[in-house]
Amino acid sequence: MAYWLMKTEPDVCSFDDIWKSPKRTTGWDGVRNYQARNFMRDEMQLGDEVFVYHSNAEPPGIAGIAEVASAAYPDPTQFDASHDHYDAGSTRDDPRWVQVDIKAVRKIPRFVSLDELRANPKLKAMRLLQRGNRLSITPVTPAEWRAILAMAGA
DNA sequence: GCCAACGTTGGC
DNA sequence: GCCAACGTTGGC
Repeated sequence: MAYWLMKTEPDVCSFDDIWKSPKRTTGWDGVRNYQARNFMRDEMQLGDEVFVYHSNAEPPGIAGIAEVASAAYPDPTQFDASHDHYDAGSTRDDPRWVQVDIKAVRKIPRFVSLDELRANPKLKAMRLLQRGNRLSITPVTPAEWRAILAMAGA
């Protein structure tokens, strides 16, 4: 059982949007970074727990708890020429990009803002908080997971 | 809207 | 294989 943090822009897909989706589940498409793809393809397991993080938001922060609800499979948007995430260099025989399904499992009593995360000394080493980090999927350690749950009142 | 940080691309 | 140019991310 591993823990992850996945970023989403709430204007595009918020935690509540996932919550309201059929089966509270959505395909996490659009990842176009090799490191993030490799996490999904090589390391994520069904049932891994996920913090859903709102980026480009006011304020940014952790909005809810989800879980990995599928194995990695090809992201269909890479094949769609009319789509923003189209990748002309990828083929159906050898897809470059994958996604997983993410299921919202629990609302949290309190939103945990980026400022609060930064202010918690227990999270000093958290990947999300490192200088210049832009990775949209990052691992979360069990200790970090517990600390953030406490901050969220969960 | 600005811009620092980082990833990718492509000429050489 | 180097590295400058360019594009993107995402906080502010």
